[in-house]
This record gives sequence, C-alpha cells and structure tokens, in this order.
Amino acid sequence: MKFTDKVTHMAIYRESHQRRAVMANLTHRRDHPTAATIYDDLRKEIPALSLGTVYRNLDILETQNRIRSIKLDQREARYDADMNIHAHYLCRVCGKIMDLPLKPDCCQIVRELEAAGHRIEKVSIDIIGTCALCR
Amino acid sequence: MKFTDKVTHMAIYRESHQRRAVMANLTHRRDHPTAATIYDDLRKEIPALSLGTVYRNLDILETQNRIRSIKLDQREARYDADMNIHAHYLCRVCGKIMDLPLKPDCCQIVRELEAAGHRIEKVSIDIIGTCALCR
DNA sequence: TTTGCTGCAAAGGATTTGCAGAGGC
DNA sequence: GCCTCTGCAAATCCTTTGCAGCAAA
Repeated sequence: MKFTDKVTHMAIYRESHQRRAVMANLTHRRDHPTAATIYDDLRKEIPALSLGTVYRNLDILETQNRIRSIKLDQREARYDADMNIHAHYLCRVCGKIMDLPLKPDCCQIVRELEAAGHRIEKVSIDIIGTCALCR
Repeated sequence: MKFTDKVTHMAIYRESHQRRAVMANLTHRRDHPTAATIYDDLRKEIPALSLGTVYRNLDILETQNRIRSIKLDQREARYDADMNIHAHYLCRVCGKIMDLPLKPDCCQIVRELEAAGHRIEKVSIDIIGTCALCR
C-alpha cells in the first residue's frame, strides 16, 4: 500500500491473527516499543511471523486510528496504543520515554488551524532532554 | 562522531568553507529543505561537495544549537535555521510546511518538566493534516 | 469465491562511517 | 604541526515491496 492510497483508496480490512496479536501486544504494554521489539515479542507465540508483517500491520492500525507512531529521534519509529492526547519526553541518556498528559488549552494552535479551514490529522508534541535522574 | 560523543565529548569546531555554506544556505531560505536539497543547491558553488559532508555539517550545526532538524513524517529530515519557538504544520497532500508561531504559555509542560529537574534540550510540535486549499 | 493478508527475501532510501588526504587555526 | 574536516564509496539501519500461496468473510 502506497502512502497516497491511504487517502484515496479506502480498503476493506480483514482482522488477521497477526494483526490482532500486534494490536494486543501494543495494548498490554506500558512502554513505546519499536516494530522490532514487537516482532521479537510475538515470535514467541507466532514463530513464523515476519517483520514485514509487523510493519504492515502497524501501518494499517495507524491508518485505522487505533494506534499512533512516534518519531522521537532520527532512529526507529515507536508505537503507542494510548490514543489520548499526550506529549512524549525522551531522555536521550537513559532512553526512557515519559508520557505527559496535556491540558486541552495547550492545543490552542490546533483550534486556530481548524478555524482557518485546515484539517488536523495528527499532533505530535515531543520533547527531548536529559531527565532528572541522568543529570 | 557517535551519538553519545555529543554528550561527553565537547569537540572544538573549525569553521570550514563547507560549513559556512550550509549555514548560509539554510539562513537564506524560507522553506525547510532536506539535506539532499541543500546539497543540490550548494553543488552549484561547490561542485566537489559531498552529501556526507552536508549531513555531517547539519549534525554539527544542530549540536551547536544554530539550526534544528524537523522530522515531520517517516521520510527525510528537514532543517530550519529559525531558532524561535514555533510549531510546524505539514499538509500531506501538497507537502507544504507552515511555520506556526507559539505563545509562550503554550509550553507549560516544558516549565513543569524543568521544575521537576528534567533538562529540556529540544521541543518539537508537529502537526500533520490537509490544508484548506487541498481539501 | 473473492481479495486481503502472510512469509520470505530482496530492494529501497536515508543517513552514517572508514579512510587517506586537505585545510583551519 | 596538530587535529578537524573533506570527498569518496561502502556500509548500515530501518522500512517497504514483489511474489506466490494462505486465509478471512
């Protein structure tokens, strides 16, 4: 599936065993795993699983708005099943990612953009630094 | 230079012709070019320039806090010499990137994190959607 | 039965890196 | 003169894709 297809071609999805497993794995985690982490984890229950399938399913789940991807640094994407509005803080020393709840009035720009006629599909608020423990 | 060296090893930088050119190119632009775009542009004045050098210099300039990198989608990084606090809006249909000025009170989380002892090194607020013209 | 989904493996694309020589300071 | 920076090219890393068979609905 190409990037543009997401917009123009509304696919009819089937719930495969693998997709359910990816979704379940992400739901039952508190961290923000990479595709490779999910893959390693799921191989225990689905030995024949392939990494490509994990990527394809993460992509579809994001299109379905059931999960969101996070690009904190230039490295691998991370995934999150928590769809509540929140920011992420990454400590670049220990690598830990913290969820930061957001007050609704923090997203005033979003409302201004919408008022100007722009459609909002994704908002990412990512903060990188060194956490208190690592300083 | 490895990722971790940025933290532990404080390098003494020299201002090369190439680094000055990358910085100047970025300063004189209003868009948010990729490394490849800057490279294509600078080849006109520095024909022997290599893409690796562009990447290395963008990396160093970001470490020096003279520019910032932007990761809007899963694709190439973009670069911005505007160091004022602002958000970015990407229209995923036409690809245009808008700068969004931010009111200082929009970053309350940042102050809360700092109060809790965490050091903030970078804040990215990125919004993806479909702009008014493309709808 | 239809057509989306999978595993496999190869391809793709962006970024990084090792090296030997050039060039700031 | 020391040590950083460069061009080159190969390597790396993450992600995507083509294909033939499998499996939801």
